[in-house]
Amino acid sequence: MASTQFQPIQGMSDIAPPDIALWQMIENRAREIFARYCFEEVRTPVLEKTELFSHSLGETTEVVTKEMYTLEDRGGRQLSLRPEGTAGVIRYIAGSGEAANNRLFYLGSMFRCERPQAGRKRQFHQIGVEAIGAPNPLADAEVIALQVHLLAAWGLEGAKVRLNTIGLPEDRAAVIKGLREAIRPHLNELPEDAQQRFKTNVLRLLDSKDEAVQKVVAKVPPVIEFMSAESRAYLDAVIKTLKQLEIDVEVDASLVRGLDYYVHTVWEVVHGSLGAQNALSGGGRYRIEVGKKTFDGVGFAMGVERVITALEANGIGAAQFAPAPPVFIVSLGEAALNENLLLLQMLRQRGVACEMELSDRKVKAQMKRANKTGAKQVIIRGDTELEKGIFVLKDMKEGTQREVELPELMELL
RNA sequence: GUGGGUGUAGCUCAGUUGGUUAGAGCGUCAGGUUGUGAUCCUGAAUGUCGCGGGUUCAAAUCCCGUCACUCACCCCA
Repeated sequence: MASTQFQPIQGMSDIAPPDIALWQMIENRAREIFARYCFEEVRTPVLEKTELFSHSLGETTEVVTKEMYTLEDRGGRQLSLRPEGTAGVIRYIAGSGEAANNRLFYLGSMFRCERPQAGRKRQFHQIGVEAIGAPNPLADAEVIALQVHLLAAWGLEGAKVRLNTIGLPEDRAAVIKGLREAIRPHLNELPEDAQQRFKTNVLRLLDSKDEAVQKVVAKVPPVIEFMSAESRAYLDAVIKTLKQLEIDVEVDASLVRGLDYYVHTVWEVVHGSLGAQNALSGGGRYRIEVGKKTFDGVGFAMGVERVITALEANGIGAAQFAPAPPVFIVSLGEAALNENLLLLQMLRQRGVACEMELSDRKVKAQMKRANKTGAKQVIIRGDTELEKGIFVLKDMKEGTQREVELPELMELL
């Protein structure tokens, strides 16, 4: 029934078997790799004060102005479901002082109330890291290395890292001014909405998809030209270190980021399979103020749904990570059912995954169910076997079966 | 927020210029004798044709609205 009454709300989905196996693989391997880079997990609340996000992401960013799920609690406080993970982690660190590890990772749901499309859900999942510390090109390169390592651990091929700098906050005015001056002569070549953005957010013109805009942007010098020597040297150092580490990146002067907290290095990982939302990850160095404290750090967030799309395009799917099929126990008669219940428990305690039919159904029905679970081995024990103290062990693939005693059964499973 | 496409059984879809009890494949369930699955054979069940309204003697089919899915813009992971 195509009824809406059992569907989750728009832009949100149930993640369930068999697909869940791929999610688990992604999370498990991420944990392994994070451990090697000495990042530890943090789980922050999904609900935070709205101002935490508006301050750190920027009051005027689209995410804050249009996309947050915001609500008022009974005390009249403005709260929002987190649209990203960094702000909450920084708040945690700010509150923990010296005690907090400055290398943290997180994974969990994020919420943005946008129109869903390919690679964009309203509840989506991110895996991210934050390495807190003063700006240091080596730290940026290390985090990019971690990210590339992670992609490899998942078996993902064909991903590209695009890298750029957006410079220091002090550079920003110069960049905007320089960009405006460079574009102004071509202003009449731009469509109307782009002319609007020329005033409100010139940087955004750089990564516009509009052909007319791209034509103009191609004539404009790269943004680093407008930046201080310090900013340029920082980017060069990051690039040099990545080269040493033999990590392939593509420096792309048109890459910009939407959140206000970014400084210096920014990057994204793109993959051809993704449709219009072609970035499966976004990262960068940032500077965030929480209360009177300022935090410098570098990190990234990967969209798990997008990673999955890319993996599937690589032929990597949930089926490859499905749990091993259980052993199935078939009973006949009440006495055998009870005895088999004990057997079931014993096997489970020995580490064997197994399942059995708990109601008194026909052998045929039980076998059918065993087959459906994918069981390779089936133990059949009815009253006859019970009397003889044996078990019938059937190999489902071969279709053969033989009688065994308990010690041998244990041996075989 | 704006625009395009789609919405028929659990799933994938057919349904001709509006015309009688709406179909297929897969899946499900039951049989093919006594305690054996998958294969094979036989049979069965299942649809407010997304929802609401309108046009018509007659609507799954045409019109309007609405909801949802999907893709794109925008923005972002």
